[in-house]
Parts: sequence; C-alpha cells; structure tokens
Amino acid sequence: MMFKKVLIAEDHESANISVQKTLADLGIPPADYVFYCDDALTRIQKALKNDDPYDLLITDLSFEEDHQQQKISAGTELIKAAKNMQSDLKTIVFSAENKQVVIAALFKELGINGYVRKARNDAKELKKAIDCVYKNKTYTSVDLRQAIKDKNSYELTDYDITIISLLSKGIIQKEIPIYLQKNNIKPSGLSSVEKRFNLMREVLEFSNNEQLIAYCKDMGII
Amino acid sequence: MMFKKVLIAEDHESANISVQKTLADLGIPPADYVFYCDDALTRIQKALKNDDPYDLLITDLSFEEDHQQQKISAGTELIKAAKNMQSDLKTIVFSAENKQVVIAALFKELGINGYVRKARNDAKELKKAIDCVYKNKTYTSVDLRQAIKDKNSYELTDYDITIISLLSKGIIQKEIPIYLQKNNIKPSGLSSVEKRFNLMREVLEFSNNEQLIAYCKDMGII
DNA sequence: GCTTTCCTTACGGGAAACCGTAAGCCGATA
DNA sequence: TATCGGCTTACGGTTTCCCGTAAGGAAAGC
Repeated sequence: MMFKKVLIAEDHESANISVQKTLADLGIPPADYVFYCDDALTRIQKALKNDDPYDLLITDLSFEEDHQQQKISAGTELIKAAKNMQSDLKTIVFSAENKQVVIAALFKELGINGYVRKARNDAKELKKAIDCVYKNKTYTSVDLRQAIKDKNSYELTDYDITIISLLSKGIIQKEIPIYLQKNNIKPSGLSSVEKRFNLMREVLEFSNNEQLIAYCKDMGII
Repeated sequence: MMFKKVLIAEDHESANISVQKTLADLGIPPADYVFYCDDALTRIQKALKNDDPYDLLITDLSFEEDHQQQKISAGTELIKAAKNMQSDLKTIVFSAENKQVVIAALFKELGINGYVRKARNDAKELKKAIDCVYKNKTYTSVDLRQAIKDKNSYELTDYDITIISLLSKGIIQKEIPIYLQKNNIKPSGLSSVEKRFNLMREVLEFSNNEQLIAYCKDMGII
C-alpha cells in the first residue's frame, strides 16, 4: 500500500526528525536515518546484500563537513552512487536549494523522482511527494513549478558558461583567449569572446557583465 | 521546573515540527507555534493582555515572503517588537545564519538569550540552549565556524554594498553618481566611486569587478 | 585667525572594453 | 574546381574604465 523501507540522509538533526515524523504520519514503518552520505551508501549496500533493499531514499543536497572524513560529501554524489548500486531506487530530494537550473538537472541527469524545497509547507509537500512517487509519478514543489515554467530564458551554452566562469574568477576579458587556447576550446579569438558576451547581454537585456555574473550566480549557473 | 509557555516562530513547517518535538522531549507543555512574525507578535500581545505571558520565544531569523502581506518579515524585527512589548521575554534564535558578526549583534543589540545554528546536532543543541536559558545563562552553539569569514577580515561598508548592488543591477559605473545623488548618498563623485572599487579589489586581491560581484553573491552580501 | 589633515572631487593620460566592418578560413554543394 | 554561406578572426574608432595627481572644501587643532 505504501513504501515499506525508507532511508533518510540528512545531516541536520532537526530536519531529520521532522522527516521521520512525516513518514510516521503516513503510516510508513520507522525509517532508517543517517547523518552522512557514506553511511547512507553503506546501508543501501547492506540492504541489497540481505535481499531487502530500500524502497525510497529521501536525501538532502548539501552536507556540512566536520571532523568525520567522508568519501561522499554531497547529495548529488550520493544519489549517483546509490542509483549505480540499485538503479530502481526511488529518490526524493529534500533541500533548501532554490535554483531552477540545479533542480532541473537533478531530474534530468540523476533521474530523481521528486523534489521538495525546505520552505513554508515543506512537511505537507513532502507527504504529497511521497504519495506521488509511490504512484510512479514525479513531484516538484508547487512554488517551483511556476518558476520552471517561467524559465523561458535564453539558454547559455557550455562555451558561454566557460567564459563567464573565467571572468568571475578574475581573468580579464582580453586574457580569456589565452586560457581558451590552453584548453583547446574554440573559438578562442578575443573577438569571438567579445561577441559572445555582447550577444548574452543583448538577449538577456543586461547592460554590463557585472549584471550577467549576478544573474548566473542567482540561477546557480556558476 | 522548566518553561511552561513557549512560542515558536518559524516559517518552515518541518523545522517548526522538530522544535515542537524537541520541546516535548523536555517535558514542556505543547508550545504555540506560528509561521509568520505578525502572528507571533499578536500572540505575545494577547498573552500579555490575558495576564498569561510567554516564558520563551524560539524564532528563526529569515522568513520567506509569500502571498500573505506581513508587517514584520524578519526575526530581528520580531524580537525587537516583542522585547518592546515584554522586556523580560526570553529569546532563543534558531537559524541557519553562521556569520559571527551577525550573531554577536543579536546578543548585543537585541539582547537574545541563546543562539542555535541549524546544523548537524541542532536538536541536541536546542535542548541545551533551552536548559541554559532557563537557568538565566546565555547559550551559543559551539558549532559556529567562520572558516571563510575570518579570511576576509575586511568588512564591506554599507556604501560599498550600495555601489556593488547598483553595478550588479546593470547600472554602469559612470552613471552610479547620478543614482547616489538622487538618494543623497555621499560621496557621490565618480572619482570616489572609482576609488572605492579600486580599494575593494586591492584588499580582496581581485582583478576585476566581475570577480567582486561573484564573491558578494557567494557570501550572500548582495 | 591660520594651518593641518582628511575627505572629496576634477582632470587627464593610458588601458581595457565595446562594437561595427571587413577580411580570412573552411566545409558544403553544384 | 569554383562558389557560396557560415563561422572565426583581425582591425579600427569610440566609449568606458582605470588610476595617479592635484585642486577644492570642511572639520579639527594650534
């Protein structure tokens, strides 16, 4: 009738507690919970060995580093490793991440089944998400759905992101060609770089590169 | 023996739930909880009127805006207003903020009694904090790290942040003086603006303004 | 009163960025 | 092969930015 064996990976104790409670509210048996990605992966592996695999993984994205050395320190890596181990594992990400690009990538590149943002009604959202995912649908929090739709924006190419990154790291524009040539990225001419920035500013209706950098930071592009 | 009447102000439902549970673990009667600052203030006022004031306020710092128009939209303002209404109200802040300067200001300027950062052992920390505050001591979670913070001992002034903001919004440098004059911000001369940017780049060892913008975005300054 | 000092601003030369034009390169097609 | 079209680059002129210098201007001190 519902998920039976759930694993929670979340470093914040308080968040971990409330996810446990949310699962309990749904009548799901007490879930296993861990505070480190490495532990999560170990659990998944053990469960597979014992022929009693997890039905669902609920994980955060950012895990804070502390004295405990960990191999895996990010939710994305955990998901990747977990799916690699058990490809049919359902996954819901429960995170404060708010950047559409990043979240879209989770669905597209990692094949997650649901995303719930830590926000006002996150507990209710999480319940809905679990329900949806159980029914083999994907779920995205309501406050994000619109944002993704709104994103009719111009799509930056890898090349664009590369040169924007260089600029944001302090490489001045006229020296960008040097770095492009070193990495065999073409076009590498200064003129091409200039034109590319010009096009980006024009399309996004920005008046300077600083605004472009700010935009990319907000969108999680860089 | 312990706090009797506690109010929780926290917009994230999940965080709210876990604070409630933490209080329950301590044998504190079910606390009132609200998701908006305005509601919190109303509750405090009503409790005072009924001669049954709150013993403790546990509040977040950042509250997300939504469709509901609110007068108070930040934890700091809530605390200020609450203390103004009931000066002996004990206050514990429960937030993800980890900039020491900001937290120090909470103790110094708002007279809060405890600070617990949303982090790995936050539920345990919160229990300790409640215990400490009940015994009329103040509490700060040991956890506060300032790894990146310490490196930039140089603090950006309000003026700095203003002109950086303008730049990131697409105002080109030579037009910044116009905006400064309109808002009666001095110095407003282009030369002063230039010098200020120059100083910031020098101190932070940046080579262009794009890098400065990226830095400020990462730090949450803008 | 008059310095002294600090802050602000104006100015100017040089560097970088901006932007249009035109030339060069290369693959595709007839 | 020759021609075309698209992409890349080189080259200038203009604007903006960068940065040192020096001139104003206000407050503090003698």
